[in-house]
Amino acid sequence: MPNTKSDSVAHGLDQSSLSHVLGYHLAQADVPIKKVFFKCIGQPLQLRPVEFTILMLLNSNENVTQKQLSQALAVSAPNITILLDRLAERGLVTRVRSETDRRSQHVLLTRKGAILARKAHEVSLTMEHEVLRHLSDGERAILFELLQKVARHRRV
Amino acid sequence: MPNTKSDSVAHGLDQSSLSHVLGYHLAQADVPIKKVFFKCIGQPLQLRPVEFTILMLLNSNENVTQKQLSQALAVSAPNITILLDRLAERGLVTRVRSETDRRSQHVLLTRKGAILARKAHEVSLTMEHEVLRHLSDGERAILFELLQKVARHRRV
DNA sequence: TATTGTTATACTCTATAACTATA
DNA sequence: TATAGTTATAGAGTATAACAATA
Repeated sequence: MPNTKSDSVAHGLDQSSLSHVLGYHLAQADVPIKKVFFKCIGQPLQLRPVEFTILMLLNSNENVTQKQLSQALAVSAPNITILLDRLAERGLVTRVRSETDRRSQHVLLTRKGAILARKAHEVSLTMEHEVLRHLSDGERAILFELLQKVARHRRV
Repeated sequence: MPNTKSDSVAHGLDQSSLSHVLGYHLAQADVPIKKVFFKCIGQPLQLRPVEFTILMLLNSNENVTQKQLSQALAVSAPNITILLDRLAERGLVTRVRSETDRRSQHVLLTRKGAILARKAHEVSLTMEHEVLRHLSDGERAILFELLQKVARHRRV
């Protein structure tokens, strides 16, 4: 443990009032993660985190409706519309009205979108090595499991 | 393990393309956390997450400069200025120019700010029980330690 | 009457550059 | 010349309500 003085000190500030706050630690961990994402995927492939996530979900799911995306990502319906508009303008996705329920639309990857999605997925695999290189395999597994346990706790 | 079908399924979508992406799991875990924060602190005390964090840091540190806050929270200097302007308008903080380096300013809690900070801290302790009630004490400790390990990895 | 998706609006957050005052 | 902080501006994200089409 390099921080012999106190684990609650960082950037010269005592963080003891925040040491019990999970949201704070999530935000702190998110800083390097966003940085690495931007360098590896955001910048080179011109994808924001949400856009990357949408491509990944479309990549491994068929017949995805906007409603499903909205719920899975906790993004409001108007927001999903705007996000998909932008991806559609770039020729990455198309929307097809459902035959069984003509209110809803199925979102599909175009060929171009599928190629970008596969590329992004490849990069994401190596990106994670960079982010997590200070954790052992066991630690990574535990971290992921505990985060999912917190997330699963979502109502709705 | 309750999820016998597959750990990569949620909201009816296969998430296997994202199961290795730490940023995705952080974002998913952040959803219930933000919700609980808003209910317990954001709404009743009229504090955003960053504002809460600033109050906590000022609560346990003296002679904090805006530069330190900017670095610790990874928030840009202009952003810190605006955040502190708002807190100052509400009479929660004051800024005192440093005697030793007249470029920098020390940020202090007012009496009113200190009272709100103490209240927020109290609420945050009970709030965490709600967020983490599905984790054992050991799991909480491990989760916090691993998140800090990821966060500590920040350069700058 | 409820639901899916869209439009419109407004508000917040963030990033950047240009500026000041100090060092 | 570099740093701490401010101002100004534009871009991106988000939340809300009102609306259209369908169930």
